[in-house]
Amino acid sequence: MPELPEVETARRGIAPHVQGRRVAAVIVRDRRLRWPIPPALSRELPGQTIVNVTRRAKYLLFHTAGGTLIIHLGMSGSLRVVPCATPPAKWDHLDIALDNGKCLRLRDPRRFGAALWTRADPARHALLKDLGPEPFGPDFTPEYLYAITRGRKLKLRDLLLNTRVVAGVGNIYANEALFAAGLRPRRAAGQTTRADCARLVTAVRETLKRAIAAGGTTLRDFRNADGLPGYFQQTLMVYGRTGEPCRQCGAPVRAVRLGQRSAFYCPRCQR
DNA sequence: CTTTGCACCTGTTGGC
DNA sequence: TGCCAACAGGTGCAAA
Repeated sequence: MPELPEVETARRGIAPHVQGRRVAAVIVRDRRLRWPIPPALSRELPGQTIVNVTRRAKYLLFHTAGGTLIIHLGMSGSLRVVPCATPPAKWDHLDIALDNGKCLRLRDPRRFGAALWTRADPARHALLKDLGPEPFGPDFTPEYLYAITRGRKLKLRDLLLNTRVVAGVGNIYANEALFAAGLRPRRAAGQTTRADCARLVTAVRETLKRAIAAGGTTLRDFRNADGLPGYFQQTLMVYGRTGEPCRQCGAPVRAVRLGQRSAFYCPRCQR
């Protein structure tokens, strides 16, 4: 479920429910996430008021005066706001109980996600300090991308997945952005022109923007807490469409294995 | 320094 | 229908 657009959608859905609320309790049912949920979270978060919720890459940051709750949804995580009395499901590992009888509930079957606590500036946290520019930020420019790719042999798909290059682009949108830019996933990053980089920057931004807009349609239903997977599926141009006709030219979409994950492209529209 | 591959864990899917 | 292997939206880290 969580790529950047979903994380952003989750942030927008959750923020109104938690902003300005005091944390009444922290309930840890299973601390075995990617890193164990730290005892300091249970000690220091209760009593704090959540000032606001921001996002950096795919990390959600819940800011309080005493510190910051950092949540990552990993591969299978999801967040919901439910009445505290709602019986937890099997994979509901963490509740942040609020002062209004509701709680922020983290579910994560694969447990690749994380819930951490830091008292310092979260931007300097080990997991965040080396992240590259936000896709929508002012530093993610064609010139930046051109400069950072000179002399590099890694493939464009892997370039976009590299969080030091650009923060928060996952496999789906890396592939979709490359389609939008007309560039093949296996192209060496160093073999791009300024024009290629310009198209890629625009493609990444537009692709993510459209996905967030599509996620926005689920925002209204957020309170219903229904599972809402696959809402942007109909707009995917290449991802998961092996053998199906390219929506632009009709040529069959190809899949290749890059590393351990699949890449998809149209052999005619992408060079 | 750059690139590659593994590891973490569990649910779902597709082929036989 | 049942079983098993392959695969899945992430990413830090070790090794090459």
